[in-house]
Amino acid sequence: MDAADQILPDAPRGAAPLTVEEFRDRLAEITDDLPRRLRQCADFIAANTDRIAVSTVAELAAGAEVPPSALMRFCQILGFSGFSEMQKLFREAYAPGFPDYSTRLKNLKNGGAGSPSALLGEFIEAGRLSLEALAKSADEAALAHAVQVLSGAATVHVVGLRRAFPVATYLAYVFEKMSVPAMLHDGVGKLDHRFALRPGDAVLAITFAPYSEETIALAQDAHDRGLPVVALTDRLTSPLARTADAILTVPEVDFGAFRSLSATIAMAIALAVAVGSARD
Amino acid sequence: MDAADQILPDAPRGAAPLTVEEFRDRLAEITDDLPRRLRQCADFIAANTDRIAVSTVAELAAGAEVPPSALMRFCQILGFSGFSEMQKLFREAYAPGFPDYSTRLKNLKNGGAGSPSALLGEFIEAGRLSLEALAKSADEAALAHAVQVLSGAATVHVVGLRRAFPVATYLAYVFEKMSVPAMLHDGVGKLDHRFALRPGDAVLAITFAPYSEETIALAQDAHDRGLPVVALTDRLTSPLARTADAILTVPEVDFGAFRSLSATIAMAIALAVAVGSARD
DNA sequence: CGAAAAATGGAATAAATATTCCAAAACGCG
DNA sequence: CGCGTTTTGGAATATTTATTCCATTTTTCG
Repeated sequence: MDAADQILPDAPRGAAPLTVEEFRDRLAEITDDLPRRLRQCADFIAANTDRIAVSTVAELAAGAEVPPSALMRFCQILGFSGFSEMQKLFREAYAPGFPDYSTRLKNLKNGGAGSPSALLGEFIEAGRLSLEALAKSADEAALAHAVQVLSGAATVHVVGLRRAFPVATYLAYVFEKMSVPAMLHDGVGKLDHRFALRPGDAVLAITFAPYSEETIALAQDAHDRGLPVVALTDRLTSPLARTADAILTVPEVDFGAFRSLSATIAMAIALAVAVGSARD
Repeated sequence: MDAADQILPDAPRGAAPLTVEEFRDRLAEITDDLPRRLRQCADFIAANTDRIAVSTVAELAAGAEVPPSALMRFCQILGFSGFSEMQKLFREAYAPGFPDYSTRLKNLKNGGAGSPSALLGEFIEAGRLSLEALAKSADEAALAHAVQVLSGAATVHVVGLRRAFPVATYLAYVFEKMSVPAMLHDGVGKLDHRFALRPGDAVLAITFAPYSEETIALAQDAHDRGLPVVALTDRLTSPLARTADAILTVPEVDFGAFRSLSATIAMAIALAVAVGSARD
């Protein structure tokens, strides 16, 4: 036949991934049936996707322990015209958005620290960063487990003091609206209401460094009595980790001395609403 | 004299910054006394530091609106041998957060309608949208005015109930930390503590539709007695508008029945911190 | 105003980097 | 085992990108 029939079998032209996500899908899709050297490329690229934007063909090839030409072929198999086109995707996808945080903080201290609008801008930014970090780091399995634990409880005891108190009150509000039996431990009058914990109940404890004595004590107490404890805290190394059956961490960005709470509240509402729905 | 005396005055060799921190310091240090074109380079680089790792000389030069040679000179003034050496610093420090935020968010949301992760994704998005809307719509004059009113108060009375209560408690916390005399009106025991309003005090009232009777009543009472009222609410047509001396509105995006509160809290902290600073 | 110094822009060159090509090796299959 | 096919490595080439150099312009200062 004529030239038109000489179709290249495994290099579909015009099928180059347009987003990082498409790229990953395509990579996963082809990795399995690839000859040895190209497989090495695929594995290395999958493990080092983030370095594509800032590396040369030679560097990546060396990392994957293949000659540069193998890496070129690999790019073409993915649908790109060559390495440069592939790199372009990652260079453009890298949308910074955040000129790093510590620098801005310094600028603010030096500059017009007094201006309320500047402060507002910083707190907005801290909130945004917190939410983005939460999106990236959220542990879906831990969340699902926490929902399961709380859904089975007769009454949910919510405890969080000082800076965590706003979160606790909001949780109490949402639980009430969703008809979930819940009790807010607010420490009013130094009454600890510890006797209120009944078999079948569960505790939702919220605390961040520096951790509140009272919150940890209540969680410990519940744990000792065999009640399940869900912790909403800042680190896996939090003192709640020992007593908790499910632990949810939220990466919260502080600005100055104050926590934005955005991420914590997002997590709290999601948890409460999920529990509310699960109980129906 | 001989060749050794021909020292280049403003290109200190071997003084290249070794970290991003050092780079920024050096940049800030020299920016002020730089001729026009080099100043343009400095300004553009300062604002786009994060793009250095993934750009070419030509791209950056175009961005700064200078010829490539000007940018080369700029690199050398900073102490680098050339652009490549400078870029190397940023390529090594380069650590993008993969998987990127929007991809990850999509994944969370696709976790099955009603699943906890999907809910979390929605609340994160609602929070982020709220913050962005606030960044765009914030009324600087109103904020500055509110700060001024509260700074002059002997005691700040914070009132906010139901869904606004978390914000009120957080404000009380921040005021306490900043040594601003403040009183939280929490409605415990249906005691309204109205008598606590003294001449020279001010009220900070927080409420959203559907507005709380008690909050509006307290604001009205204060207004009738000639005390200044600052309102943190959702619309300019809020019932607080009549009684308030300063009115701050926050555009909050709901998901389902629940408010994300991110924007409200950002505004609240900014207000509280600004007031705290102003009183010193 | 005029001379000296500094700064600038662009063209020329050097270096790095990507890409192609093809001969050699490995593989699959009758 | 031997023939056709696929895969591989590296050398050759093309392209992009960085860097230097110098004639021209602008600024500085006596």
